[in-house]
Parts: sequence; structure tokens; C-alpha cells
Amino acid sequence: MKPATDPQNDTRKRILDIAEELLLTRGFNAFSYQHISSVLGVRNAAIHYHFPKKSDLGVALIQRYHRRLNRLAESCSGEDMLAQLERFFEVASSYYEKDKQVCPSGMLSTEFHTLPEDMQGEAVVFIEAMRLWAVRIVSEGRAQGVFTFQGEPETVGMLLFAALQGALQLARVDPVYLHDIKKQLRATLGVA
Amino acid sequence: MKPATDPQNDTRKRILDIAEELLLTRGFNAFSYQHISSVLGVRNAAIHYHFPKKSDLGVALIQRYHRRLNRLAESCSGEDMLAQLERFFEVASSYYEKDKQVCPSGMLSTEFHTLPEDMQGEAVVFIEAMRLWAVRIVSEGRAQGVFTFQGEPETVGMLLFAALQGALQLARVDPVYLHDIKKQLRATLGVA
DNA sequence: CCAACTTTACTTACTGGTCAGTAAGGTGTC
DNA sequence: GACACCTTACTGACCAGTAAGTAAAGTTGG
Repeated sequence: MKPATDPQNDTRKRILDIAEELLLTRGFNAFSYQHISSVLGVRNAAIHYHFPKKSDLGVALIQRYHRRLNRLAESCSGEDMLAQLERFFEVASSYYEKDKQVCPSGMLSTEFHTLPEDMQGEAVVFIEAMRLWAVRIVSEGRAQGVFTFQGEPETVGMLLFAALQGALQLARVDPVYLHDIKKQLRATLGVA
Repeated sequence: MKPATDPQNDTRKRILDIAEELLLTRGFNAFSYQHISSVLGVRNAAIHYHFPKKSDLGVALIQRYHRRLNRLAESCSGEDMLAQLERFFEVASSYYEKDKQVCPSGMLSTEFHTLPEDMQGEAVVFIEAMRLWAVRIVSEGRAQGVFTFQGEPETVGMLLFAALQGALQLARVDPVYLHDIKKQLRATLGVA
């Protein structure tokens, strides 16, 4: 039985929360420990206590995304495929609605070349998990006769993933992208 | 009549060429005037002579992309729509083949929040021009009966644009994305 | 035609700021 | 008294940007 504000993990969790927001709005190269510590009201070195290197923080962030993804994909695996598709869309929309964030895969793949090696490794497995989720939705959706489309489920899943990633980024420049591309993806999957 | 190596513009052009490579591989926030000057074999301040602020360099880069886009879109406007679609794909592929670059719109929209204001303005009009090119190809292609698809040409054009942007980024993590998404886009447009 | 100037395209040298990361010390809790 | 969780104080690297100087090429007036 732990108290509401667990002293053990509270600061660590708040660091991750602030870092997540900074990662998805500014990018890994464009935020600093100063940004986090000033929001948190602690000193710089306090962040280094919990995450000695910035890449430790980055790896922890990606692993948290990965755990969330697994939990979400599992939790909605019982729903019908149309609902699961909308869940996929909702994930994207929820990022946009929070300060026009992009999705983690969009930021990580774009910044990939400048990421520390340990983060690159985590990013690869996380992004592969994202791809598999998209492919599974499309694949099962067609098997159940809910989706109809040209091409293979594997490539349509990748199209779904890549298009939403691009839409979230382009929505920063023109908000219509997110709505229009979700609408078009429904049409492409034959559910419009 | 000017010599092959125009002393007037040679350095300026070489700065833009090196900066372009750095922008599309590392991102605007992740390259410095030091990177450029060391490659060019000049001192840091020489870059500042040609581009006083880093944002001046950024704006010049985007404007050059925009001019190139206009030239390319115009030069292939006489070809049949299938060829124009392949031109669009070739632009994406050529970025990937050069050190796994992403497309300018992908980098600029992802980094949008951290870009200087003058660059943001240029990025908006450049990205809008990209969108219009994609929409025009899809729109004319369907009008001519070359493409058949579910949904509206406007949203399919945006899907084409966003999906390729995402594919170029994800190709850094797994090279299959670029090929598979091009293939799927052809299928979605009914030309497979 | 040439001397005096102006301009172009740099250089060296520097500033002030930000950055990740470290070392050593303090303080409260089990 | 050991440990968790911070603090202050610091280092060295990198960053964009500036100021002042310089060498060469171009321009102009006599």
C-alpha cells in the first residue's frame, strides 16, 4: 500500500512526464535538463540523479511508450476491428490535441541519425511494435470482412502508420491534415 | 559570360549545398556553422558573412527547395499522370538514397515549433506548394481515368504526401518502408 | 595608364549564453 | 549509520553572433 504521492517514484515519474511533453513538442535535441528542472522546481543535478545521462532518460521514455502501446493494443484486442481502427486514430488525435505534439515514432525516426546509440536500439523495437499493431488491425479487419482495399494487409498497415505519422507532423503547419487523412484512410479501408 | 567557378556565388552555393545535406540528415537544430565551415575549409565567421543569422540560411534553403519544386512540377506537367506520379516517388527515393535523408517538409514540419519565425513562414508556403503538387497529380490522374480510388482527390493527394513523408522517416529505421509504401500507394491509386 | 578609393570576401579574436555531466556536501528517513 | 534524494559549485565543450582587421579585386578620377 503506497501513498498517493509516492516519494520513491514521484519525482522520477514527473521528470518522465515533463520530458515526454518536451520530446514530442520540441524533439530530443531541442530540450535540455534545464527545461525539465525549471518546470519541476528542482536543480539540474537532481535530474542527473535519476537519469545520469540524457540518453538514459531517452531510453526510459521509449520503453514507457512501448509498455503503454502493449497495454493499449492488448486492452482493445477484444473490440471489433472498426473500433480498434478508431483507437489507432484516437492515439494520433490525442497527441495533436496536446500542444500539437507529434507521435513518438515520428520524432524518433526523424531524429534517428542524431540519437545516442542506446536510444536508437530502443526506437527500432518500439517502431517495429507500432508497425505490427497497425498491420494486425488491418489484417484482422480484412479477414473479418470489415475492411476492403487494394493491396496487401502488410503494406496497408504500413501506409496507415506512415500516413498518420506524416499527418500529425503536417498538422502543425495546417490543421486540416489530421482530419482529412483520417477520413481518407477510412475511405481507403472501405469503411466510409 | 562568367567562369565555371563563379567567385561571386561559389562559396554561397557551397554553403547552401552543405547546409542542405546537414538539414536533411541531422535537422536544423542539430547542425552548426562549425559543421559547415569545417567541411568547407573556411572559418566560422565566413558563413556569417554570407548568412548573418542561422535563420537567414534556413530561409534561403527553403526558398531554394520551393524554386526547385516549381521547376520540377512545371517541367513534368506535360507528361502523362502515371509518369508524374513516378516523378513524385523519385523525389522521395532520391532523398533516401543520399544518406537516408528525409524530405524537407518532413524535417521542417517535425521541427516546426523550434524553428525561427521567418523560417516558419517560408516552411508554411513551401509545404502548401508540396500539397498542391500532390493533389494536382491525383486530381488530374483521376480526371483522365488513370487513377481509380475511394475518396476525394484532395484527401488522396494529402495521403500521398503524408505517407511518403512518413515512409522516408521510417525508412531510417527499416528500409522496407519506402518500397512497400510506394507499392501500396500505387495499389491504392488503382495502378498496380 | 596609374594612383587613390571602395567593395568583396574573408580572417582572427572575442563575447555571452547554453549544454551535459561531475564531485562533494547536506539533510531527512528507515 | 546507511541510504535515498537532493543541493551547490564547477568543468569543458559547443553554440550563435559580433567587431575589427586584412588582402585582393574592382572602380573611378586625373
